[in-house]
Amino acid sequence: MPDQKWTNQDIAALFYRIADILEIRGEPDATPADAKNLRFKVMAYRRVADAIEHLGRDIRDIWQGDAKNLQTIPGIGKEISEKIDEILRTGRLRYYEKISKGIPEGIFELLTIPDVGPKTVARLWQELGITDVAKLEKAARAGKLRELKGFGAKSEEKILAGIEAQRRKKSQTRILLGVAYPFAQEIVAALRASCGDTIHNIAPAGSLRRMKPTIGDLDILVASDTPQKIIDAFVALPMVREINAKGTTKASIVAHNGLQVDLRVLEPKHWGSALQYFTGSKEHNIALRNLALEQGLSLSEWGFKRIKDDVEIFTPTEEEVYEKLGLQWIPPELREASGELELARQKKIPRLIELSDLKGDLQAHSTWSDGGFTIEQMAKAARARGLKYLAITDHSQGLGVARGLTPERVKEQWAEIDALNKRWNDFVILKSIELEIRADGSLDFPDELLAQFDLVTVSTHSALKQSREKITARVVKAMHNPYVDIFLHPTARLLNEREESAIDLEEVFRVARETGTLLEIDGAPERLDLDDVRVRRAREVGVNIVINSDAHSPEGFDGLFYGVAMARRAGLTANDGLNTLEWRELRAKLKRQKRR
DNA sequence: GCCGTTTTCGGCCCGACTGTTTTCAGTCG
Repeated sequence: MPDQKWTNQDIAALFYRIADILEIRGEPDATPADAKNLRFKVMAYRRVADAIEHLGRDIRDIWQGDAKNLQTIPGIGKEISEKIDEILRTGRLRYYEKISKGIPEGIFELLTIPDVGPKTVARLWQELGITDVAKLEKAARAGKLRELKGFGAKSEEKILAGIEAQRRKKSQTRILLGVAYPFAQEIVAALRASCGDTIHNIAPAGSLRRMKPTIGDLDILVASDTPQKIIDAFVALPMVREINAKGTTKASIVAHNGLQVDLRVLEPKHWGSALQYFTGSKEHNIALRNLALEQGLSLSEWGFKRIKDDVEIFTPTEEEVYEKLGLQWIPPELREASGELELARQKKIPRLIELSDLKGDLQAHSTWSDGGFTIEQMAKAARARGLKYLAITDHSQGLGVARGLTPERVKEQWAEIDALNKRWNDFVILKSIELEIRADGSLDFPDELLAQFDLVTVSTHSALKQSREKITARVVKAMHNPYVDIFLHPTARLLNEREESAIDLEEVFRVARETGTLLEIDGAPERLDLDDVRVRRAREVGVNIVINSDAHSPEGFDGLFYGVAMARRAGLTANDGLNTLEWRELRAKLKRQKRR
């Protein structure tokens, strides 16, 4: 852990680790009463770690030098607020140093093996001296594990299989929503085609239904009275590479694209509770079950049970699950335990933004730079999708790799756009540019040229390893330019490939609001930048957001759908995305219009 | 360690599965 500059992620990782240590070994000087409460203490640390991880803003901004401020974060009380305070002040945590003393580092990797949990790790370590994965594998192969009470030959096999599975998993990255989503639709369509008449209901659940940027594995749920028929059809689908498990109500396969797909078939009367349960998130479900308990009900994937008399109450639709608890139905994208239950209780869940609310797209590329299609082809595709305007934002010369435009070529491109714009009276192509912010914060084009565009967007593609101070100052400088309307894909992350830059988003949000610069949700599946947590925070600060596709081809306009998904996860309504406006309304809100 | 329109103590999500059990502990999602 770095001790000069702790990020939210560092602090979250430390608290996760504390939870692991407590689970494996407990506290050195715990009383019997402490020991009894240990598992709840572990839960408390994990909850806090999760909260900090998904805070969406630097925890220092909340802290501001006072531990008490931290207690406004749900899950953080006196003890943990003081620990965070100590970390931020001194760069260390004495409590952690105390409890981690003598723990071999390799222990923590053991925990990541499937079917190996804290109790097993503790016994392996204390009774057999196993402190890392290599030693565990050796011991399992040598048949040493069965010497432990409660372990047999099967346990050894299971652990060896777990080590294998972990290796495989490590080498594969999480799959992009933009890949998983269409694939899930494909499976659903194939199942409908082969046994449609016996399917009451079918839907992907899990993180895909919540539209998380990346997906671990796919969960598909089917309500049917003939489960075996569905299972048989499922494992026989053409996209199946191998079958991991096949039972009477459940099957698990690996598809040709490497994605694991789990299918569950259940009776229609359980559909609502099951869909709710398998959609998650885990934290949302826990909160929901707690709420049920307060009302004398026990909730599971099978439905409700009245605690006083064990009477079962089934919920065939998901709406009924929420209704039973006095809640408004919550769109899956919001189910991350970030305040949605309270909103639902007050019936204040808004109508979230939808793809059809978008009237235009403000980032797309053509053959003039790195796109694969002409402006005409892109415009036609955008219009066919019901859009009324499209900004062509080819790259400026600073980005050499993308054959960036020079001022001369910009003028030629404008002539082509002018000609095309005569063709439609219900659609307009906007003259724009994706201007590179150079490493020193200067821009590729002079202001006189920038003034002549319909709108100007800026972004960073190079020198992304700059320090937090440098890259933030560079972007802030660009945002102060009166002709810079939008800052694109602010963190510059590429999922599975490139981490976010070190940019200080809190500062970017502040300057964006102050200067009237818009920030983007780039909907390209490999970007999804800003992400939902940041968008939520940007809206809190009062920053205006646009949702763009970053399309380089007609199919690329799918990015609008994924961008909208991030906006929905952030709780945005149609009023919160500026490109839900007609172009003339949007134009009036651009920074450049505010100049004399 | 946190938390409270059943508050400052006594709770803290639920069920399935597995392997080793003779009644259950551990792990997972």
